[in-house]
Amino acid sequence: MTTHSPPPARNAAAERAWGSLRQIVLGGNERRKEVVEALGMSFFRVKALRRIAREPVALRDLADELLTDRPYTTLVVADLAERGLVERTANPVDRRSKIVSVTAAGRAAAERAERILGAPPPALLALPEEDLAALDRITALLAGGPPHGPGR
Amino acid sequence: MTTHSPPPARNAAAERAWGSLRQIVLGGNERRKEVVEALGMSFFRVKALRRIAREPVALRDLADELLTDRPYTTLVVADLAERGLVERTANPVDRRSKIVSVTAAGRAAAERAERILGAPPPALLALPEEDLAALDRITALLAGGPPHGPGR
DNA sequence: GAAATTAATTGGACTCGTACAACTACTTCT
DNA sequence: AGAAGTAGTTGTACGAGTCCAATTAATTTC
Repeated sequence: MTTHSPPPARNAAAERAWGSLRQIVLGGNERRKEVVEALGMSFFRVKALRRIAREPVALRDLADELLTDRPYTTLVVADLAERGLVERTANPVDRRSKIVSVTAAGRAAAERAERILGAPPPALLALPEEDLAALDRITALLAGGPPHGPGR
Repeated sequence: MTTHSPPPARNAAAERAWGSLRQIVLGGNERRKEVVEALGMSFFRVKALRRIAREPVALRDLADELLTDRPYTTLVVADLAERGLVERTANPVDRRSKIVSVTAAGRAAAERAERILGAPPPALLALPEEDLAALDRITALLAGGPPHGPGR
């Protein structure tokens, strides 16, 4: 197999770009705290809520996607349920499993979080029209490539 | 003052791009675990070490930059010192404060972390030449704009 | 020179998330 | 039907970070 050696200029550009990307997203990252304060729960729970709001999930799959174990997922979901943000319903096809879905209040909270996290930083809005368009196109390409999780 | 209403098309593009940016950096984010495993310490400590390696700091400033308090910073630095990665020396101009700096071993460890974290994802390397160049240029613009902390 | 400030440290209580072990209810395999 | 496996739950132990109070040594202020 011809694994031709990596062109040095490309690598340099890619590394520089990657460094910038990390700084942009992780640098002024303090939106996490903002969301945590706004919703009054840990960021981990916000993450769980957002996932559930996207589409109902079995508890087991939720645990997998959150990269945590089933016991803790039970606890987190129970907490969200006590807050009236999610509810668990029995899965008709397999009565062992429970499907977790958002309530109206939960959807509202998730959208609130999404609004805070999804607000683009000022520097992005200040970008020249054509640069913004190019960035939009290229990042869509990058984000589209590797799908988040295995399709289930 | 004429705060003209935000052009809707721009905002849409910016929000979409911001979403993609977050997904690119945070989505395949599991390099954190890789670094943690490679260096045998928490990501927080890695972050502290990388900061110290960049330039010697007074403990107080280190605490500020890590967004944590002085007591915990003392503990973390003590741990890094026990590992032989950093050392504290008295500040000649103010003998209350201590300057924390890396040892040779600490620098090597920090560079190892940097190498892991700084490796661009495959999708980035697979980008067409001109797109990569454009991304490099635009992200540099974005990252350069807002400096992280007040210069101190 | 005495009083108020500041840097670092020590120590405590507390929250959050991870990792296991054990149990119940349900399902699937043979 | 019985055995084995799976989903969710309960409970326990632990590490990591945050928060707050108090102490010591050095500095600055009056």
